[in-house]
Amino acid sequence: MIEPGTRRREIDEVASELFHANGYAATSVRDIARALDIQGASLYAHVASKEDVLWSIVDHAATAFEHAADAATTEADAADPVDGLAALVEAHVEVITADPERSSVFVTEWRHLSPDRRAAIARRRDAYEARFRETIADGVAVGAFRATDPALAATFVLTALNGIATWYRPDGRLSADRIADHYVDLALRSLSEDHR
Amino acid sequence: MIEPGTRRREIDEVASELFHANGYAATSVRDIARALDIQGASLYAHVASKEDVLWSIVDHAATAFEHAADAATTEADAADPVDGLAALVEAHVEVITADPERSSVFVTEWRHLSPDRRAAIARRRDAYEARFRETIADGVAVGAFRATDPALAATFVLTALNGIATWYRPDGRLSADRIADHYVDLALRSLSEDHR
DNA sequence: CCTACCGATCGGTAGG
DNA sequence: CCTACCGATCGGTAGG
Repeated sequence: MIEPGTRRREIDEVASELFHANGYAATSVRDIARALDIQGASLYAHVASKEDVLWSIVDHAATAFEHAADAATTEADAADPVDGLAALVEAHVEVITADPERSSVFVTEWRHLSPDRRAAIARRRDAYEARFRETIADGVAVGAFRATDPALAATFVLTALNGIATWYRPDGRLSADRIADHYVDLALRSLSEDHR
Repeated sequence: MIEPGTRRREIDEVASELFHANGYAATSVRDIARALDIQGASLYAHVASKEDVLWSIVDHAATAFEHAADAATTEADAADPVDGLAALVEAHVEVITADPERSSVFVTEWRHLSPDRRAAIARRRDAYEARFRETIADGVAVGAFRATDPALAATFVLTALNGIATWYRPDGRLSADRIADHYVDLALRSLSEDHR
């Protein structure tokens, strides 16, 4: 972090849009600068490297998901895995729809980070996914969810949720709230005991 | 198509792996050539442009999905939307696990195609997604699926399926068949009428 | 399929 | 935040 001011946040915002639309590798430093009406080289008065911009976006997105899951877990009934999973799904959808560009960069572009940073994000993603996996396993254990593979089910649900980041439009047919409601329902039903 | 021989297929195969691992924009023509033990410029004896390689991969993947869905629909009970959706899901998973690299390039890299080709793929994707959407709508109409938004449910299921391309490993914990079975089950349950 | 080469663009630095 | 500039690499061509 070279400069914590408004300009630095504008860089992340503009870069999120460009990385989301065209991908990190296909976005040049000059593309970002042009969107801010400054010269390409001037961007380096604010950031040390192009990868630092990606890191800032990915790190903040990861933190947003983590904090939302913390809050969801705190508010949910700790004794009810169904309520717990519903809260995690709802929180995840809300983070995505609140900032789909940043979220989609987090989901799709983290492979372009340096090995160290990529490994750090991989660990945080694993820990985050474990919350879903363990909540599902708890639900299976108490008979609230049918017997299934918790890891695979967690992956099924999380990839469906992350897909929202690629297609969501704030002015689309469905509001963020309605998407969240539908996705909570689809996710819970996919794990429900009685099938047809 | 400049040359339809074995070398041309090797290029697609090697390029699929590289585009899958690093993305289209971050893969250079010389990266592809190096993997084939030839000079960068020599690649142009086989292809007219880097984008033509991407197009070949994406076009073949789209065709594979379309043909698999055709066969699935032919084999399924036309009067039973549940059987129809199960067949579509199973076929989709099988195409992905048969060639995860090509499938993931199809799912994630098509935005790097020229506007004309991108539009053509968008149309084919829409038509493909419509099969899922209409099968779900049929199931809702006959009471086999609960009343839901067919378009959103189709997106939920398809994004979960496409996620397989990003994490599947042939030597992983679960075989392709078991993944297909589980995903058919998860997808059907997500649309089931009776919830808990 | 090779060597030799092209103009354009890349991320980034120096010095103000 | 600017001008001027750097070496490296990009996709692609010419001519064999």
